[in-house]
Formats: sequence, structure tokens, C-alpha cells
Amino acid sequence: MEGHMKFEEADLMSDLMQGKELTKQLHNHMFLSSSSHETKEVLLEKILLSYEKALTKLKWEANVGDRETKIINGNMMDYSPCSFTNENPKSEVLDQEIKHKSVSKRRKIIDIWKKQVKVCSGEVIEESLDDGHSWRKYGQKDILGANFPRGYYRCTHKHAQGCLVTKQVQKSDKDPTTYEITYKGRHTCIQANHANKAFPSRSKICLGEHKHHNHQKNEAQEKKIEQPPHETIFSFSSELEVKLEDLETKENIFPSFCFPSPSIGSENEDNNMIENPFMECFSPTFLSHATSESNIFCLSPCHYGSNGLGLSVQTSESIITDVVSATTSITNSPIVNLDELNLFLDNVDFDTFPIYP
DNA sequence: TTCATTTGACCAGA
DNA sequence: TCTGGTCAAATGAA
Repeated sequence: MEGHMKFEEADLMSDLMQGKELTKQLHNHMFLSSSSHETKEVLLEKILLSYEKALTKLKWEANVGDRETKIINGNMMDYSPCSFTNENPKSEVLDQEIKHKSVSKRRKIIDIWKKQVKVCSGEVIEESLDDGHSWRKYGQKDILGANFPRGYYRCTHKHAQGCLVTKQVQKSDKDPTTYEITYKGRHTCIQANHANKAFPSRSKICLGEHKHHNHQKNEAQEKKIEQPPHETIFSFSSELEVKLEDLETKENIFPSFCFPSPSIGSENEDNNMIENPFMECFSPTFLSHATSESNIFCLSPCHYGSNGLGLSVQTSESIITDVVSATTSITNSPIVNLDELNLFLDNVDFDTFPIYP
């Protein structure tokens, strides 16, 4: 894990440095009358790609660090302290990988990413596989070659808010305590109750234990174990161990960098939506902070706490907010305050950026 | 009564 | 034709 993270750090630095260089190039082109619009566009694309790559990695570390830090410190912003006292973890995330078929709005191809969750005890996974969103099961299917049926879930707000994201939950054949969750699409909804992001709905993920016909009821489904919501979710959250196995993305495509902005789509405009897969990982913090104050993406300190990233975001938060904000501007408008961005980049010493404690 | 889940049927793509 | 994915009526739970 450690080695892996070191590798990620180097990779991250590389992406950020590349972005910086490209930004400088673009800055120069801005004042060259001979420079074509296409050239600038290409540079802009490259810049965005670099930052998207970096953020994809940061996202992972943030997501992992977020959970782990919350567990360890127990005093993070989005979770109540009592949430971290649970000592009976039910499951752990084994592996997460992003498989972005695409994330660019232009490409309009659905985002697909997977994660695997190991359930340590109990047969019923409460919303544990929780990602902060509420889901409604709309189907279950036996899959050829799989011992267990696959469950199909869609966002509860599909109709209310037109959120078309779906996920599939498949119990692993090799390890029945492991579930593979495949997310398709991005949330465009706002969960009605923010608390529900931490204390999800009643819905449960219950997959059949046997490979039989659909309507065969499995025991797990009948043994619904009710727990107080806070216990439920945080029993899952505690002692999470996330191993980032593969950050490689298909086709080298990274998520589009579209943090919420009033200029993005009418739907988002109304709801302060995030048209970005990052939502999945950042949403709780983002919604609780950014939406209440501004349309600027915010990383809470806990995202980088103790997971190895160790990024002192408490002090860097405003910086990150600034650069994200700036980049968002880039995304949404051809008019970019590149001086600001350059200034930021110049002030960041990437060589000594405190990624690790 | 409302909302979520179950499950047979249907559809589209390979 | 087969399979995965989705729909929607029936059913159950709160």
C-alpha cells in the first residue's frame, strides 16, 4: 500500500506539473496574435486532462483518507463523533477501481466504475455499500456463470429529479463475502435529506445465496436485520480498509472537470448539482459545505488526514478550493483568469507538497 | 395509503 | 437465439 501510494504521489506530481507547464504555455499563447484559437483549445484540453488525472487520483486518496481519518479521529466534519465509536465493523471495502468509459460531457458515454466490498459479518448488507445515496431496487437477475444473482438498483430520485444513475450489486463467486458494485452514470440528484447521506434509507442490498430462479427467496432477504441507522452505516464505515489497486482508466480518459457552476445546465443550476463522478466520493462534504456557501468545490480536511496522503488540507483547503474554482472557470468559460491560476501554481511547491506525513 | 421490493415479461444487443 | 438490463404489476411493509 505504501509503495503504491508513493507511486501515486509521483504520478500526481507529474500530472500537476504538466498542468502547470501547459497553463504557462496557454498564458503565453493568450498574448500571441499569431496563436490560433485551435492551439489554445488544444492547450486547454491538455490542461484540463492533466488536472482531471490529478484529481482522479486525489479523489481516490481523499475518499480513502476521508473514511479512514473519520474513523481514527472521530471528529470530522460530516459525521458525528458517536459515529466512530462503533466497534463492530460489518464490512470493508477491499478494492475500488474506476473504469471511466468516459466522463467528458461531450462524449456522453456513461460513466462506469466498480468497487468491491467485503462483508465481514452478517448476511445483509445494509446500505453499507452506502455511497451516501439512496437506491431503489428495480430488478434482480441470474447471471450466466455467476453463482449469485445480480441486483439492479437505481437512484431513488430517478423520477423526481431525473437522476439516471444505476448500480449493480453482484456477490462474488470466489468470495461470497465480497460484493462487486458497479455504478453506471453519475448522480444528478440532490439527496433530499443530507442526513441520509450518512444515514441512508431503509433499502437493503440482499442478493440471493443460491443460483436459482429469480423468485427464489433467499434466507438473507428474510433475515433483515434492523439496526439503528447510525449503527448501520458506521459499523460499515469503521475500520475500512481500502486498497486502491488500479487507477488506470480506460482509454486514458479521466473525468471531466465540471464542478458545480451556475453555468452548467439548467438542472444543475437549480439544484447546485455536480455534473461529475466525483460526486460519488465527495458529495457529503461538498454538499454540506460548498453548497451552503458557494458553488465552489471544497475538500474537507479529513479527506487527506491519515491515509497516507497526509496533505495538510486544513491549510491548503483554500488553495485547493481556489484552483478548483479556477479550473471550473476554465471549463465553463473560455475567458480564464490564467494569472490567478498561474499565481497559484507558482506558489505551490510541488516538490515539497506534503502528500505524506 | 404510500413506498419499496419482488419477479415475470419484455427489449435490445451481441 | 441467448443474455443482460429494464419495466411494471403484484405484493409486502411501515
